Amino acid sequence: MSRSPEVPPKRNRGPVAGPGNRRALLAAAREVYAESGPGAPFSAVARRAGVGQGSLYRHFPDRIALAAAVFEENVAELEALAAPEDAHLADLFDAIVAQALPSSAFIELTTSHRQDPTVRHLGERFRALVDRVVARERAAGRIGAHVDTEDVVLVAGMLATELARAEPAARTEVARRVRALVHRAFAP
Amino acid sequence: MSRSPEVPPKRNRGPVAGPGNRRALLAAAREVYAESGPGAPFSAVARRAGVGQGSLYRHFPDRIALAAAVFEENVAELEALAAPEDAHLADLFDAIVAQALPSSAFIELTTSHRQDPTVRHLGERFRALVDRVVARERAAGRIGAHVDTEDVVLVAGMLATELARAEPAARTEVARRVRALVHRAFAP
Amino acid sequence: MSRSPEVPPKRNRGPVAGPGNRRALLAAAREVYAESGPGAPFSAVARRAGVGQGSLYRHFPDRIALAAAVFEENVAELEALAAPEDAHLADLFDAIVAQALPSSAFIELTTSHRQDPTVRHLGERFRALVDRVVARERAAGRIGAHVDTEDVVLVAGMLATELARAEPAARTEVARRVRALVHRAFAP
Amino acid sequence: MSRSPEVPPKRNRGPVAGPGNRRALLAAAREVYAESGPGAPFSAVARRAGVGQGSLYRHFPDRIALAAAVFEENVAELEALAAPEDAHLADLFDAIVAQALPSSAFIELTTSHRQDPTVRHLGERFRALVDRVVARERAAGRIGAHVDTEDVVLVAGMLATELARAEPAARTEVARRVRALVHRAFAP
DNA sequence: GATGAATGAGGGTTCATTCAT
DNA sequence: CATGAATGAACCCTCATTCAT
Repeated sequence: MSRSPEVPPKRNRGPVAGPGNRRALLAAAREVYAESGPGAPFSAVARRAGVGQGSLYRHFPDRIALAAAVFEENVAELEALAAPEDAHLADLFDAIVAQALPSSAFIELTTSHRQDPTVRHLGERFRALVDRVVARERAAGRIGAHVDTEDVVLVAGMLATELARAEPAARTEVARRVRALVHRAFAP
Repeated sequence: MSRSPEVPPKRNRGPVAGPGNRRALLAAAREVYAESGPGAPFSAVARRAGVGQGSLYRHFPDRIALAAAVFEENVAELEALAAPEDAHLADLFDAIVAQALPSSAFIELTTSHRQDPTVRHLGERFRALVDRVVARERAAGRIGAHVDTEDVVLVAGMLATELARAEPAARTEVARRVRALVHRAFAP
Repeated sequence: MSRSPEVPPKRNRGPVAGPGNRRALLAAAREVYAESGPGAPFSAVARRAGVGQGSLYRHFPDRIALAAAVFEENVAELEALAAPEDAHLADLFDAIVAQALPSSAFIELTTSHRQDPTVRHLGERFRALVDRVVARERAAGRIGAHVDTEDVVLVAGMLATELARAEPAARTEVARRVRALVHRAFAP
Repeated sequence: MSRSPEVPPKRNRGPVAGPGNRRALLAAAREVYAESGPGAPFSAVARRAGVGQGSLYRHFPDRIALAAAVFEENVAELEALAAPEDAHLADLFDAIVAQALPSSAFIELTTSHRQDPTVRHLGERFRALVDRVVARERAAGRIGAHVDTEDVVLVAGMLATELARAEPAARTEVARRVRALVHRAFAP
């Protein structure tokens, strides 16, 4: 069965393809894991990205490396969001809600590899940014003195997981309920 | 593959082995999934239970059937606990904390098969028992009127998952924090 | 999950069940193999017959024994049919056509165990009855002198197999064509 | 089959091994199915070909794909044979006799998947080539007007199956008998 | 470097067979 | 002697990973 001539077997585009491939792999990973959950074949990511298996392994030697890279993008986004002086805790939660779905499989992977240095480092970055927001919120009197960073980290994790778990149609409602609960629990 | 001489090739103990096998399988399932998560080989359950693969499949035709059976035991325990007139919401949460660890993988499995009739039925039994407790708590003025059954079910799920996710050493602390948050959030 | 009381787990009816079971097994075997082909699980026969696995093995220690028993019934039927002085070859073919479908899986099994004494014996009985019919047909001048028993046995086997292979809707047509061919080939 | 000691645990020979593997698999399939019939383990083909399981599945996603590929080779051979202006029906039968043995299991597989597009297509190619031969034979007056393509296709199938079924020692005799019968049946 | 085929270990499932009751 | 659960070997198939080009 010879290939039809107009579908060349994907030329080797050489080293220049590197950065583009990396980006394509990250995007593909989000899609694949969002669709098929944490059990998705690793090779499906390469396929979806339109990239050879070998290249996937070159960029990300294993699942954790890939998950960490995805997670890194999320944390960077949250950091940017938490930077402005007037960023509220509610904004942070909004961003987490938005990220939750495509990232849930990576939450699984990273929490099951807490000892991995990269993962640990990302956790610290996340904690640090939450810390800043909490300090500001507390100073502004928008949350009670009983609320500490750990509480917010905990709630953020539970929220993300629960959203990922919920049926698509129920997600808005879940987010609403959690926010309402948190609002009361964190009130001064 | 030489067997150790004192382990004969496992005699067929006949049908009387049935109920014992079933119990052994449920116990083994809790252990195996608690240790290895929801991706654990199904066959590991049979191995751990000291039971043939075929018997595992006879008792539980698939993963969901097994997960549902484990879950059923949990729900039955919670029902017994919620029955007395003076059962408090706090007791329920205590029981959930106690169950969380060995059951978390089953929460994964069951939430990913919500359409399964048995799973659906168990969910309804759980909701019903929560409903009774919530009604009593509200009548007793121990929780606010803004709290409904759905809130409690949601929090219970998040709590169980978070506990399962946490490192063993951190679990007590996680439980403490969640209880504190819930206490404030649910207060009248 | 306790059984509903009106479906007792099939009482042991004792030795009297023996002959009935044997008959039920033969009937079930025809059905099962006709539906599912030669790859059908042996246990399906017991299930279909409403009989325990053990009883199946008691009556028929293996697949061949079962196939031979089915085949025996077929041969006996053909013998009865070939006995009358005025039995024609065409009648024999009609009977084979009628038997072909439910028996085809057994033809597979028996031809793959020609060395089995029972199978061999049945083959000889079949050959013998064909021999008698051929002798009469030849004496009556209805078939040519060039036709011998072996030819008829060969054609009978091919016909049965081909019928079993054909799609249900095409069987009548296949039978018609083969009969027409044979008629010409065997004509004096 | 003891390996010569210098055969290391099978190196990955890279993509160049592809076409060779495919050919080895087809050859192995003929051998394995000829020896063990249509119930032969699919994996035995890979083993016999000295090829990994995965490669077998890459080349032929399932049994039918493999059977169709084998069958394709047969049909191509028959087409080549039927092409010359002076090709006789007898030549076709000779070729079928020669192919019958290694192909019979594939006849089983393909006839049990008539709806498969590839299989259907091969059937049509076979019918087409028979059609051409029949037309020529009829024009030359070598077969009667009562013989149509369908008759020949039918006989070819029966012949191949019967040959595969026969004991090796009896095959020549079976072929001789069938040819004699067909000769009479098809004569003008 | 990128590519994608090759490899084979392992997990899922079925079923033939045994045997306690 | 019937029953049907228990057993485990064997097959199916899917990936994770390697590596020649």
